[in-house]
Amino acid sequence: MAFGTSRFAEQGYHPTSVSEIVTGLGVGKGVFYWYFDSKEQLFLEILRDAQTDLRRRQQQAIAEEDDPIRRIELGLRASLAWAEEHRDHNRLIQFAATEATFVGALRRGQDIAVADVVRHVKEAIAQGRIRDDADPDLLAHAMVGVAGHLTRTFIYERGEAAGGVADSVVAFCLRGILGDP
Amino acid sequence: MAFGTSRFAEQGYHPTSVSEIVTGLGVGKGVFYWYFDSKEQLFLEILRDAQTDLRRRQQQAIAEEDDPIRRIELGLRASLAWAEEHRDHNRLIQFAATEATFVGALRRGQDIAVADVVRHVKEAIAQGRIRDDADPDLLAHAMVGVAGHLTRTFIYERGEAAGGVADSVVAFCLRGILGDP
DNA sequence: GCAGTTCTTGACCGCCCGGTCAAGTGACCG
DNA sequence: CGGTCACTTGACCGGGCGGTCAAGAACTGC
Repeated sequence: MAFGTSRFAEQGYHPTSVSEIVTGLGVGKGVFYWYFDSKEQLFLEILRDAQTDLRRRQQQAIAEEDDPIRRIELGLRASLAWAEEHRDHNRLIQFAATEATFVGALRRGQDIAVADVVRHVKEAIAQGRIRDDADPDLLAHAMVGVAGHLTRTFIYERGEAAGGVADSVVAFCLRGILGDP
Repeated sequence: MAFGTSRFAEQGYHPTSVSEIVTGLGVGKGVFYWYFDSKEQLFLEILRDAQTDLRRRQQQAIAEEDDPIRRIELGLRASLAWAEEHRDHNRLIQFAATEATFVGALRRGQDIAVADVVRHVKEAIAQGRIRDDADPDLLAHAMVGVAGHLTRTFIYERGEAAGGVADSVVAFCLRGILGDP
């Protein structure tokens, strides 16, 4: 699965053939179809694992924090750190969003993560720390957008460290959800 | 080209065959290869046209405005409006970002648009309206991330109107670049 | 050492892909 | 009217695809 992940990430899902994966692994084709029903299923399994792993990382990061705003910050930082360590998985997540076959599976995982952020935003609104006319869902997705795009641009394309980028992401997002104007 | 765009957007680039495009159009395969060198070239041409069109729209929107912050706002609104009208093109842009063959061509266009935003941000910093320790490039990309993700989530997936979403995008982004905290 | 089960092999299958090209077709020009 | 040439056709090609399967190999429990 690790090898498949890297091939898919480097060349794309469709251009990567099952033959290529198995010969790269030095095994016969039968092995592949013994463990997976199809190429598609391999991809879905990789996707599910990636989402599970990211979520675990986020949960760990915020486990010991009660303040909702701090939880959002820690969640963002954890996501960027994970993304830095799992470029390949992240690319596949991005690809999955463009393919009708995979968007369903992708969104199921994505929704769970967003729901967490929404919860924190709502809590912060209840505490009067975010304007109460704000739409929690929208703010959550806006933050996801910032984190995703800055990860791709500054960490992947420009090779910057996740820590520094995370500082900027957090700063921008917190101004976005807390700011006055 | 319009038909190709819609097939690519609906089914994906690889799953769409040249045969499918020409039979859908009711013409022979020779016609396709008379006007295009390859399937790849068709895609690149679509991509280039889309980027050109989006940029024209942005330029028109900000042409008569001098204030840099207002220009950013109008640029964001124009982008969302364009995205609402050109879902297919936007999907292909998103896909192009995931395919090594196309990222080069994509980035060339993307960089130009970002450079515009960067210019406005720098101007706003010079006017003392944005903190002068801010990184213009980062702020510009953050806004692109917000606009792109909210477009996909709220306009494409949930079918909301571009106008309303644009209000939220602008509000979030302006807090993000102007806000105090 | 046998039987049964779990894994592994790679030749093979049918299919369809991107791309080619010989053979037109018909509008235009002298 | 004949010749030219921009365009169109669709059968065809080589190749590679996802997926199958008969034939083992390797391990188990007995």
